[in-house]
Amino acid sequence: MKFKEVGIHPPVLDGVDAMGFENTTPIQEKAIPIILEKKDLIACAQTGTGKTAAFLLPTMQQIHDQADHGNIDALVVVPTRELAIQIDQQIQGLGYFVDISSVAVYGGGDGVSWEVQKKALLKGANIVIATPGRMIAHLNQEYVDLSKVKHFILDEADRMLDMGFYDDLKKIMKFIPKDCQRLMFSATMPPKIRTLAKEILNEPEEVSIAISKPSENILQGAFMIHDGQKSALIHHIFSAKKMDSVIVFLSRKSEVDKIAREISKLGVNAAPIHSGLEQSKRESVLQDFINKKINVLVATDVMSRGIDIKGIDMVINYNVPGDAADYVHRIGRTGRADANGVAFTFVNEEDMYNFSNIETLIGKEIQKIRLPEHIGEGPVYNPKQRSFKPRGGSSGGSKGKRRPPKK
DNA sequence: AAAAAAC
Repeated sequence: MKFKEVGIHPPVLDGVDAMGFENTTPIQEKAIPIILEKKDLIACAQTGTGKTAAFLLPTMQQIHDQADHGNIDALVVVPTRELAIQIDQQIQGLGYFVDISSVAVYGGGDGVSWEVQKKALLKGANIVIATPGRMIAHLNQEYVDLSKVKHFILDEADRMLDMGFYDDLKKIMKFIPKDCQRLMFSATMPPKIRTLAKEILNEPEEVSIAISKPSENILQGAFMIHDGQKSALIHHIFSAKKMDSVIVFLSRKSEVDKIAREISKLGVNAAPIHSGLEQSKRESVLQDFINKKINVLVATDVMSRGIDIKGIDMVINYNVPGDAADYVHRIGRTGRADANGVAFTFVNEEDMYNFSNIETLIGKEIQKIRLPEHIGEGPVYNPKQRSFKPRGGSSGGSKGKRRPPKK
């Protein structure tokens, strides 16, 4: 469908044209008319499906049509700082022909960034995109007026709950007027999310787009491999072919640093990114990766959700994410829009159980690839292998050993 | 099981 047909008109439509979007994605086709009707909405969709534009376009259009400036009209809450920045940038692009201001409100910056945010909040930026902690910090200073907010959007709702943002979320929502339109986006729809939706939404419409299915454009493969063989395989992969843009995911920050150094030693332009770095470093690394000045981004799951970068050739899971849904998010960084992508996953003995859960979630077997001969034999795939090693002794284990607390 | 997020 065309954006015109779902109710988007100039000047918002001009921004859509300028960005080169021609047809709506399924989530946009379903969600935009509902949002324009000012209804509450719960939508099940991953990023890469055009989700952000699905809520930004109708929200910007409503703000423009009410022509009521000088207030904070919309509040978008997201789980990570980089996502806040990215959505802010998308507003700059999509809203180029609309007189709408926006500000990304997130922590980690210097005193200047606090002041910039404070100023924009005081002035009443039309759309505020915030991470929870920093939003609350500003609200505590009592100069932010959210009483005119007409659109509240909760993005990556499942991740927000995973990260323990429930209380923060409720705190923020206390400042939002009752009659405000509320939209909730989530990649998955577990009972916890349903409960939250019941709690914060008012007779919501529901839209669901084929979930937890990675794009067909992504060629997925897995290597059964011992930890000691992983370096050799990384070496093999990066020497086989020159790649412009690769993300290597690991679960631990310390491992991310280590592997980034290791890959750099191969003569590849690699850099780590995780929450342990200074925010300015995070932003410059990400920018360099977007500009292809850095070719390999070694990352924790801070990068696994929402981040939309064009032209990523390959995703490597150096380990298997513990949560199967995270696998779908990680590999979803490649194969975006109509591009093709490759996703390799390294599976060691302890990862096998989690890996089989991933295959169950996505409903298909991921092709097992033989290790190159010079690396040797990896472990044999055993889907029942649990992700923890049974510790010596009986199954009841440590409980019996625990001493009663003194006092 | 770790990660993320406020000074």
